[in-house]
Amino acid sequence: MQNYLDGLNAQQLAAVQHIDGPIMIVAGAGSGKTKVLTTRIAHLMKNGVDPFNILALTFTNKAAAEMKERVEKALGNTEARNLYIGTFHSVFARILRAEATRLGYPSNFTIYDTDDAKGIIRSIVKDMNLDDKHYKPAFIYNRISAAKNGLVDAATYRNDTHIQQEDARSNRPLLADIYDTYSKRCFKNGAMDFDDLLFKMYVLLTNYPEALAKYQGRFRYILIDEYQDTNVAQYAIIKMLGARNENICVVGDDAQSIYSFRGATVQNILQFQDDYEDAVIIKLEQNYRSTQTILQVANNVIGNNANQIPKELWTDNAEGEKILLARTMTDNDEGKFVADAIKEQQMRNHYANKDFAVLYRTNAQSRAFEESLRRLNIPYKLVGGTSFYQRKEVKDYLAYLRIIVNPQDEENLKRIINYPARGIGKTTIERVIVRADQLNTTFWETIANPEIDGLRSSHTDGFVMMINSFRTMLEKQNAYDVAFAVGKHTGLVQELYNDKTVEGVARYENVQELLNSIKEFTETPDEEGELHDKSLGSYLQQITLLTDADQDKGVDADAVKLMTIHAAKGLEFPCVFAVGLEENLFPSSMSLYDRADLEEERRLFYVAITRAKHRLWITYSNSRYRFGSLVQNDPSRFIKEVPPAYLDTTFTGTGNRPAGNTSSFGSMFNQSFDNIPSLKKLADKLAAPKPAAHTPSPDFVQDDATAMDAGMQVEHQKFGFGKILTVEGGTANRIASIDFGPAHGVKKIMLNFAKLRIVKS
DNA sequence: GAGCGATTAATTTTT
DNA sequence: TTAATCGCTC
Repeated sequence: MQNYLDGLNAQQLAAVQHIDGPIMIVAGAGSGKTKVLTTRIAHLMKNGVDPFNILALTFTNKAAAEMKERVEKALGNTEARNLYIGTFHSVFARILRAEATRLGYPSNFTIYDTDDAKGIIRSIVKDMNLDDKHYKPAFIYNRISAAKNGLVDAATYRNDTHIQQEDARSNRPLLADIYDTYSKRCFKNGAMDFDDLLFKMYVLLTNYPEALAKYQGRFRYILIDEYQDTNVAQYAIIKMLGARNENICVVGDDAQSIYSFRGATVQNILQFQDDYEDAVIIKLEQNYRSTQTILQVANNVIGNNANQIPKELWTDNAEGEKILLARTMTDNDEGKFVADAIKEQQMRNHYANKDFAVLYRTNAQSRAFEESLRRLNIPYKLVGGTSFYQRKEVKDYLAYLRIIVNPQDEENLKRIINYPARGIGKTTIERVIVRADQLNTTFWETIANPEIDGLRSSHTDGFVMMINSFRTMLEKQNAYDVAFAVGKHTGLVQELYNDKTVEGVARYENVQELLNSIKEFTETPDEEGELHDKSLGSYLQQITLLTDADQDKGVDADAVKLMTIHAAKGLEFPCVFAVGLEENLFPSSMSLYDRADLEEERRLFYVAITRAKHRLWITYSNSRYRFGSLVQNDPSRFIKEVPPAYLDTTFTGTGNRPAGNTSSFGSMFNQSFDNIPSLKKLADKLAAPKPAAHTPSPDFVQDDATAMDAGMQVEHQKFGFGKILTVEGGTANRIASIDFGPAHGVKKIMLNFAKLRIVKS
């Protein structure tokens, strides 16, 4: 085996070989950060540190998995399995599970995701007879989340004059009450939300010195990835855990801090030296990823931000291609431009599908790219977005599993007590809640305890018996066996199976997929030296902390990746498209009036740029659909921050140029595609109308679809002038055949969706 | 209590 | 445009 220290530059080597004492590694984009971290862990172990004493914290499960894999590789053995590597949330969840009883929680506590939490807040707001348009659940959730991440509990929140003034100013004086009720409700339900996993960990270490001592003794070497994204709670926890030995190694890049909306504070990285006076600071400034051009552009862009640790990234790599800037007319054109460009690059430079990434600001932007990629038969993979675990049918199923493990959990209990329908309606549920409150007990106790009378019925008794029968399975049977029984005996699977609509079939498949994943869980050997706990409780504990990005099914597949820039952090691709560079979108309209917010958007742009190894495209569109109506945006201010010398502006033509049809390769593909009639039909269905050389009249206004009829002359935004031949279909779904002349021929247009102007009726 | 149609609200980013 | 909630009817 090659020496694991080979191939490190001087700074990297210094960082790796530093063993004891605090160290901060300021690692610019593409400077080999993960390599340093993993090599450092290997080095610690080679120097006699017990892997059992090493804790490495990351932000994503993916990063944790990668780190573990690379350490194993560097070591060439399986010693790494005793390492404690994981996300903040999953590591703390595991510790809290072991220590739960100290804090009064069941060890099988439920973890609420954001939707669960918002649901509870919504019901509290309702109970308090407040207007949920003013007391918006999402807003309140963020407020509570921010409080917890700042280590402010409900009581402190109420007594903090500054916070109270703020809430009074926004006319939401009852937020403190809501926070208080919310916390109590979660506690009563035996549940923690994401922020509790940090907050309660802090409480545990603060209030229970023996717990603190135990984990300080265990974690003698602590490594933190993406330190710039830590919040106050994480900071405090790390500080406490590391206080005994101060063997803390943090790695981060202030220029890539993009999570302040979630409470992260760059302050943590900026003040590391103040916290640890003898801290060693090492800067990694050589970039191994990108071309000179890409790096210069990135440096220039980030230079517009005021607050940062001074550093200058440089590279030995080739100068590379210019950055390609492209302007299109619509969002669909943008999608098409990108798909065409990918096809063209594949032909010219033999890139594989997986060499491309399309990075956007918001998930909602993915659609146009999906359509155009599908149209050109380019495989793609959507990373992130609505999580599998957020789908209704999956949540329903999981709700059953959760209350079996933790029947205290009222929210999940209410969710499925009458699904599938079993005659326990709103009225019954209301009564039970009232009764439970009177008796100061839980919902479950109220229906399950035979001593409590007057509310139970054959319906509730049947339900309780069923749940209890599952509960008896918990000890002896693994997660899959229980889950399977649930699907069978609740009628859940049958219910979905009976639904033969397209959506119904998809739901059924999703539930099958869920069962498969549970099965996979029970059959995968445990890592990290943990006991072989294949129980349902163990499964549920980790499932909430997983996101789609972590499922990594097909992540390695040869497909173009579509994702938000946030999701792309830490990744790299030979070819990157940074799309939607428009004011109000990127930078987001939410961030335009605050300097700090704007700088965060700029860092986000910096992250997008620095994902690229060889080639980078920046695209923007004149107009795009939002809420189904067309909006116009100016080009993003960030575009002006790219020095013109590095830009290829061939595709930004002014005015009328049909921006979508930009490459000869692109149109060639369309033609060959169109020659296959069956495929063309499919493509027409899937894709938006192709852009063509028609420029809409300056006074183009979309006319009311119901006014259209046969014989009229109309103008289409893309196809130009035409004559309506026939109109078929009912009022809701009228389809017109319109002759657009030799250039486009006869098109069938759905009047509901088409943008048509009546020229002559 | 269940099912259907109508109204409305939402789009920033995620563990 | 879509998803989710509301309210009405059976």
